[in-house]
Amino acid sequence: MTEATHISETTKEKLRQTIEHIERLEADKAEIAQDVKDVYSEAKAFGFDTKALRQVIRLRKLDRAEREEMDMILDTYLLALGEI
Amino acid sequence: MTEATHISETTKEKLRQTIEHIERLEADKAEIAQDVKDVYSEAKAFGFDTKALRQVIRLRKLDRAEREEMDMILDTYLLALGEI
Amino acid sequence: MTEATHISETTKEKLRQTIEHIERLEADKAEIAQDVKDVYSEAKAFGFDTKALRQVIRLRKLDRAEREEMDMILDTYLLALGEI
Amino acid sequence: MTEATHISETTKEKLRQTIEHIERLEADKAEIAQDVKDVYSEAKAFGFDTKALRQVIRLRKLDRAEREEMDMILDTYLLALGEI
DNA sequence: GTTGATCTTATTTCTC
DNA sequence: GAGAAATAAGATCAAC
Repeated sequence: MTEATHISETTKEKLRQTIEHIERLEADKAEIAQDVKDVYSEAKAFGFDTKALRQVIRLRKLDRAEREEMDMILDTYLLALGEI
Repeated sequence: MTEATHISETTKEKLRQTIEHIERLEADKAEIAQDVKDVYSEAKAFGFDTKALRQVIRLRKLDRAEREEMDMILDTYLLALGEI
Repeated sequence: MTEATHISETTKEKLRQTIEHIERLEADKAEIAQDVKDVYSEAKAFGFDTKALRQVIRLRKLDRAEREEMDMILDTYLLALGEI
Repeated sequence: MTEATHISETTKEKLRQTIEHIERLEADKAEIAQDVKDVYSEAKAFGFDTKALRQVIRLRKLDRAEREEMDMILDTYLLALGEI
């Protein structure tokens, strides 16, 4: 424990900044998560079926992931061809 | 399902906008999540113990939650006193 | 799916026992959950504000979590000192 | 706040007991939840597909709920017949 | 009867 | 990769 006190002021300051940076980012993330909830609430109030809405968004996300995966595979092939 | 084709253009547009709004928010959130990862990576590269770092941040989060919870209890009590 | 029919009697029996074991545990859990509800109901009938009660219990839980988290951090630091 | 101190010793004791009772029940519940996790872990170690296992258990639970629902409906009919 | 709160489950992420 | 932790999702229940 006595050893622990021997970190320099600079390091302490760096540590403090790192912690605060992460906490700020986490706060921003939480805020956006709240925004998402709000949008779903509005959609529900408008008459949309939020469960279906969530499914649509999940599907579109899978689609994007799939397309990116295919792009990666294509890149790999193209790279392989270039290397032949 | 046949009814589903009878939604107005306005509603369709509203739906499309809602979906895109949520997807944009989710993308922002994912970006921040990536930023958090990056900060941890930098911290690790600098020599910080990320496990301890995460623990400290978790503890500080618990602290905040506890303070907020206490405030909520206080509010409940004050409200109760006003109602007595 | 054709393979699924090839599981041995022993394995089937083991599966059956596992399922029943979990279901028994879940039933016990549900029973206790009902007990908790009952205690809250009695408390309400007695005149306690269940909202405040829940808040107090949540706060005490946070307290416990925070103490445990601190112990974990201490362990991490002590371990780190031992490794220096 | 001064009013808050005017609750009788008996009430305070009752409150204390209620809180401890709930906390004990919650602790029991958490213990059983841990047992459930352990059983799933063992099942996984044994080679069972825990995701499928969970589905089976969910299905059986739905079945039970359905059967109970049918029993209730039957009771309602029988009661109605008796009342005719 | 519908929102809001709470609890639980499921998926994803992180650490070792 | 296995086990633990965080996040998201869904279900449930109470209160207005």
